[in-house]
Order: sequence, then C-alpha cells, then structure tokens
Amino acid sequence: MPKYDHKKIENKWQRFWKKHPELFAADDKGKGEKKYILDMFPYPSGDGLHMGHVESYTATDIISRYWRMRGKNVLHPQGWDAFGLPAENYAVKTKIHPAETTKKSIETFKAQMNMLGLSYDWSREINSSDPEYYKWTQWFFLLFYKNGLAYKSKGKVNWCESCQTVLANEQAEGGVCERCGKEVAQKDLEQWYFKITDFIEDSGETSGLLYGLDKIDWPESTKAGQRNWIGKSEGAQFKMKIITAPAFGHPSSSEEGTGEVLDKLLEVFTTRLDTIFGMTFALIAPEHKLVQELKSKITNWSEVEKYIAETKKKSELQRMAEVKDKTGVELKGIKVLNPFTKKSISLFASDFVLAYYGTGAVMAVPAHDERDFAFAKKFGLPIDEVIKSADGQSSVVKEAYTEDGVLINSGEYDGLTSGEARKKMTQWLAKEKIGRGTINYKMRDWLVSRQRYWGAPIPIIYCDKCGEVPVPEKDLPVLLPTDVDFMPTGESPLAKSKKFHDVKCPKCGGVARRESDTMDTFVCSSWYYFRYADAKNDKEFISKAMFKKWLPVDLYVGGAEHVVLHLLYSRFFTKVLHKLGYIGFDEPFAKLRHQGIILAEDGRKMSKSLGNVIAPDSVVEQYGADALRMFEMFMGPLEDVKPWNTKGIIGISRFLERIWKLNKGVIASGAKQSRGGAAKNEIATSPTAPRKDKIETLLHKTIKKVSEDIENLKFNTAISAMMILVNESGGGANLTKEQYEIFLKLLSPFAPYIVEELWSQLGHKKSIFTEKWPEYNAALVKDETIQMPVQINGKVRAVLTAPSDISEEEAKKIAISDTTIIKWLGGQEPKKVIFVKGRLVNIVV
RNA sequence: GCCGCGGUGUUGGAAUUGGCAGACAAGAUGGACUCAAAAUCCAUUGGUGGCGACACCGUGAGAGUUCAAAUCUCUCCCGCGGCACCA
Repeated sequence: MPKYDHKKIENKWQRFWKKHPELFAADDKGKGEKKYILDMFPYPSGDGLHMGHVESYTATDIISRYWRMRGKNVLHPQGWDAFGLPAENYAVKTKIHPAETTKKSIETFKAQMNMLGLSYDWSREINSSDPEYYKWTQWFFLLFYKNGLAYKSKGKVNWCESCQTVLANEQAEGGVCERCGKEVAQKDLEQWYFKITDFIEDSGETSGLLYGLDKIDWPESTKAGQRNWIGKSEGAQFKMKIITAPAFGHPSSSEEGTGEVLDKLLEVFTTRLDTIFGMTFALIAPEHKLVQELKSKITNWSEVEKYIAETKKKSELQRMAEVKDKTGVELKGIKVLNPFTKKSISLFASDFVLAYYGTGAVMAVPAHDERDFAFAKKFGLPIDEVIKSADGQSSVVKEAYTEDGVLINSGEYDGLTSGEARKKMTQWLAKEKIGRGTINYKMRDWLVSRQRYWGAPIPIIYCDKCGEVPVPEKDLPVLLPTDVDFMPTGESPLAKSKKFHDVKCPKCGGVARRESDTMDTFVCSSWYYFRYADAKNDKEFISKAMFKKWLPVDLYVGGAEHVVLHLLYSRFFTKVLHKLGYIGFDEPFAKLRHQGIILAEDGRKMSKSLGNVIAPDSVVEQYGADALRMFEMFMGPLEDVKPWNTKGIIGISRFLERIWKLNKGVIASGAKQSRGGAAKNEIATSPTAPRKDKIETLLHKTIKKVSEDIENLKFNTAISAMMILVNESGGGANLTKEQYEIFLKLLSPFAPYIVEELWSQLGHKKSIFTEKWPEYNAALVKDETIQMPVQINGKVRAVLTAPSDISEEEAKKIAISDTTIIKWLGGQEPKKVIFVKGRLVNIVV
C-alpha cells in the first residue's frame, strides 16, 4: 500500500469525475423527490476563491452528495454573477475590457471549484453577462414595465462620484457607496425604478415582503434585517392651518384669529398622536416645497434662504455627524395652529427632518421625543409634559420621557393610556376631516438604472413621436456593444456608441434613440435561481414544467452581506411572478443559512492590506482538498464567525492518514478471518468478539448521527462522530470489510477524493457516489444497558449499570439499595424519589 | 439609541434541547521508538485540597423557577453583527 499522496489522488479523481458528469447531474425527467441545493453565485473577481467560499460551497456539496446517495434528484448548479461595477472599475484601472477579465476570472474560479471537488452540475452553468442570459433580464424589465412595475421618475437620488453612477438606497446605506466605500452625494436626476413598495403588504394570494418572512426558515437576524429595512410604522397624518403672525407676542400665547389664515396647510405624520397636547413647535425639512411657497409671508427670508443653502451643501454624512447638535431656523412671520389646542406655535426649518419620509414635516413634542427635546433646549422653546409613566414618575426636566404612559394636561383625553388616546384622537381627526390613521415605510422604490457600461442594457427606446417605447420581445436581447469607451464620465458610456444609440422606433419607424443606462446588477441576480432549472431554454426564461419540477430552492447558502440587497430583491421578483400568475409559490428560498466569516489567525478579518490572507490553493497544495474541506467543516458551526488556525488542520490531516491506513488494517484482518475459515465457535470464543459487537453498535450509532447532522448542517459534530469510530477501530483490526465500507460511505460527502481512492482499492469498479447511503439498524442504535446516574439532591453520588428499559419501580429499588447511596443517605428517609425514564434517578432528602 | 446574535478549559468547540458540563480536535507536559530530529504510538491535561480512594468549587455577574439550570425567567455587565435624526 503506497503512502497517502493527496496530490496524486486528487488529480486522478478530478479527471475521473470530469469524465462522468452523470454522477452529479440533475435529472429533468427523474421521478424521485427533488432537492434544490443552491450556493449564492459568486462574482468572479480576479482574486480567486477565498476561505468563505470554500466554507459555504463545501457545506452545500456535502448536502448534495448526501441527498444523491439517499436517492433524491438533486439540483446543485453554479454560475457567475459577472456583470457589475467591480469588474468595470478593474477594467478602467487596467484598460482591459471587462469581458476579458471576467472570462479569465471565471476560468480561475472554475478550476478552483474543481480542485475542491465540488459536485456541480456544470451543464446548467450560467453567466449573467452572457446575451443568452441577459436577454431574459431584459425580458423581466419589459414584464415589469408592461405591468406598471417599472417607471421613470425624477427625484433626489444617491450619486457616487467615484463610481460615476446612481445607486439604490440599499446600496447607499449610511451615506456611503456599497461598492467603493466613498461618500454618496444627492442629485436630482430622472431614473428608472421598480415598484417594490407595492409588494410590502400581502395582496390577494401573494404574501408581502413583510409577512412572507413568517413562513420561511431563515435566520432570525436576516428576517429582522429585512423588517428593519422595510421600516413599517403605524401612526396618523393630519393637516394644520398656517396663519400669519404678529411681529410681537409669545409663540404659544396667541390664539386663532390673531393672524390671517393662509390657504396652505402643513401636513405632518406622527406615531405619537397621544402626545399632541405637548406640541410646542413644528418642524419642516428645508427642501420642502412649502417653504418656497410661503416665501412671501416669511419675514426673515434671507436668513432662511441662507440656512437652506447651507444644508444643501452638507452631505448625508455630515448631517449624520450632527445628530447631537441640532441646527435650524425659525420661519418668522408665520405660525401653525395645533388643531387640538387651537394654540399657535412656531415653525422651524431643520435639516434633521427628512424630506423624503412621511410628509417631510413633523410636530415637535420636546417633552416626549429626544430630538425635539434637544432642539427645544437649544432654541429655548417650551417643554410641556403630557404623558406620565404608569408609576407616576416624571423626569422631563432632564430628558424626554419617550415611553407610552397615561395622558395629562390633555383636556378631555386626560387619564387615557397612550394606546387608547391614539385611537380616539385619530377618530377625532377623521371626524374633523383633517387627518387619518396611516402607515409609513422607510423602504422606497428600487432605483435600477445605472450610468455604467458593464451591465444589461435597459430595453427601452425613445421616439420623438411615440415617446417611451419598450423594445419588442422578439428584438431581445439588446446587445451590449463591445466597442465602447467604458471610461466613466458620469454619462452612460452606451450613449457614446452611435451604432447602439441611434435606432428606428419599433412603433413608427421614425428616428429614435436607445436608453443608454444599464441595469443594476442586482436585477440580474434577482432571478438567476430560476434559470438553472432550464438553463438552455431559448423560448422562455424557464418553462412551466421546469418551474414545477425544481422550484422553490430547498436550501440556499451564502453570505450575510446580502440581507437587504439580493435577498429582498429576489423575494420581490418571485412575488411579482406569483402575482402575475407565472408560479404557484411566492417565496424563492424555503431555507436559508449564512456561512460565518473565516477570520485570519490573528482574529482580524482577512484582508490583502493586512497581509493575513490564507488562500485556499496554498492549503490544498500542502494538505489536500479533502483536508481543507473537512477542516473548514470541523472548525465549528457553519454560521459562526471562526478564526483560521493553521495548526488545527493537523488534526484533520492525521485523521485522513489514519483512515488511509485503516484500509491495510481491514484487509489484513479480513485475510486472517478467511484463513481461519470463519468458524462460528472461533468468533464466539475470540477475545475480540465483544469488541466486534461493540463496534457494530457504534457504527450504527455513527450512521444515525452523521445522517442527522448532515441534514441539520451540523458538520462539525458529524466529523467528530466519525473520529470516534476511527479511534475505536483498532487501526482497522476491529472492522470487517463491510463495516469499513459503510464507514467510507459516511465519509464520502466530506472527503470525496480519499474515499473514491480507498473504495477503488477495495476492488470496486464503480464510483462510491453511485452507492446507496447506509441505513442504520434501529435495534442496534438503542442501548441495551445504560449508565444510570443516581443523584442525591441533584448531585451524582453513584452511577449504576441498568437495562435501558428499566421500570421506575426497579430503578428506585436498585438506587436505594446501592451501598454508596446508603452511605450517602446516612439513614435519612428520602422525601421523594424522581425517576426519568432511560436517564436517571434523583433522591430528594 | 434600536434590532439581532452570543459569552463554556490554554485554544476551536461539544452537551440527546431542563437530566453525569468540557465530546471531538488543537496546544502543552511526561514517556516509548530514534545516534538525533520529524513523524508515529501511549499517558496526563477545568480549578483547589489530598499519597490516595475521593471531596469541594466551576459554564460573564447577581437573583428567581425547579427534585434538577450552560440550557427557562428577570436585572445587569461585556463582545460581535446590522440599522441608525424614519417623527
């Protein structure tokens, strides 16, 4: 038997598997139960795979191999999220066309995946930058367009100066570009949007983005992230009269009638209508159009104008840095009337009020809102307390009391709880016809157009006569021209290609021009999981039959960085298809898990700049792909963040070496047995016979444990169970050939290379992956005897050997008559004896 | 600030979901083999006390529920991740 040479073995079986794709292919005509096991398709970067890829891809590979051996029809594909800014930015840097760099990166990625022994069905490989693929991305755009779900609109958008394009809100979180990390500016531009906000709430048969979360098996943190992003808040919206105010007089002392009532109204949104008697001023966003409309009535206009100009200059980041220090300016000459108290109050423009949320204006209740409190303190405005906590404590002097409570100083509403008051006050608003209960969301529609080159062109044509005309479906794909100067200028690169830009109108044949923006790459990745099921279909993006056969995805594994972006958009696409009657389900991913980040040995994130990156290739070179696969699975739970530990992989290496030697041990002991004629009495009288029984029992327990652990993605404990078995195998001498073969099958999803090799060395002609997964013998898994602890007051005082099905009566009897227990009891009468079937006895004295 | 997750030996982590805490590994120490080293094998390895059998303590801190708590409840502390002036 030669030494374990991982390089040689891995080379050999890579070639073998490549020649036998049928081993891992999903069968469109297969009758067995389907399992769709999916990895998030990677963006092929020039850096190659990192440890995190290895972790999640190994996990899904193990599960896929397991289900195949259990006779399931497994769909386990892979593809490339190839469009996008990183590839384009890299191209800009190197002046090499993104199509070229992407192609090269894909080759690297694919080679690395094959190196790791990942059992993908490559016949379904997709590439989002391939016209065959983005033809359907464009088809989706048209589908949305025709159903009123894609529209063009002018408004404030996030603009990344560094990437020279607009970004979706989801890509500009915290005022920073999701791609390059640079600050994002606000610009007024006309852009394309998808109507994702139409799908927040359930509608008809289709569950919404919000409550659909309740029925899927996803990590709580991810669901919370999406709910948070949607940001639903229930409250009330109402209009307040605006009056001109005399130049003199205290803000809250003038009554209605002292000024002229203007024809403009100030509408505000609040979730705390119960605090309205404490409203001592109101706030409006500086960009609010009402500010301009009131210009003639504002006596300090130059001051106001200056403030507006200042805030315009400030970036979102600067605004956020000022959270503590509120700025603002009073709109002098006008007042607002509180509809409940009829008192007039001052109106301020302040940049902490967001123009795009709610109505762009708010009522300020400094006694019960931290921000209003800070503002009131700074500007010396009155703080009127109107809510008391249930225990009567009040602390409004130092800080705002923001909890619900009981109303005071609120006229007829005094004594009501906050909840009751909100209901009654909302009813009053409706009766007075000045307001109503409303719901607001943080999430806005998805901005999908980009002024960049490396993406799917938006299939719209602008005709001087007909206006906006969708490209007819038969003309798809709208090809991305390859001869374009893709250096970013802020204008879409496609506009510079005359050949692309100038077209005939599909309606009237007149002069027209193409939309020159491309689509956000997240559009491409919002539907890719459908395409695998029917990757070669050139008539439809997927046939109905294949939809039915393969979807939804049973298990989806990928990084947690996609909590709001990709995962939310994909759900949106699925819901659109459901609503339009294409599919019978409305959630694409039944079960989702995120792999935890693998940190560097120093506990920090692996990064090129820190120089602490460990590349999978170097580990495979030294220890082999099997060792890397197993070690990453052994390090800890899939979802945990774990530091890499080069020393730790030794343990797995030793384990694999030991398994390699098992072969020899088993063959040797097998030979011995057959030479001895395997006489019955020999086995019975052999001193190894009880050990053989023990190992058979252990083997069946291991089958059970490994199977269950794989299904629950608990790979670390599955591996430790197999280690225990190997530790008990006596170097193979305790194992029969049959037992050893069963063990190899258990190991095969984890370490496919070494197992294929050992399997063939046993004389098998066919791949082990054509074998059936072993079933355990339920009778063997059940212990005949247990080690039953006997506790006194919860402390273990003796451990007795007892039959596992011992009766309560019998257990208590042997417990109480045990000599050490008698000693510990010291003659005391037990007050109570507790028996837990199959577990323990606890004596209470 | 809000939301989510977590805190167990020297380290990564186990614990049948309320029933013997520390499985399996790594590291360390001692030993065998070796001229020697590596590899391999064997033994020990939560803390304290004891020659010892053994005893006591021990899962971030404190309380509670229970015959029994790493696990459930409450309060607090710390760490990680996400969101963050969303009215």
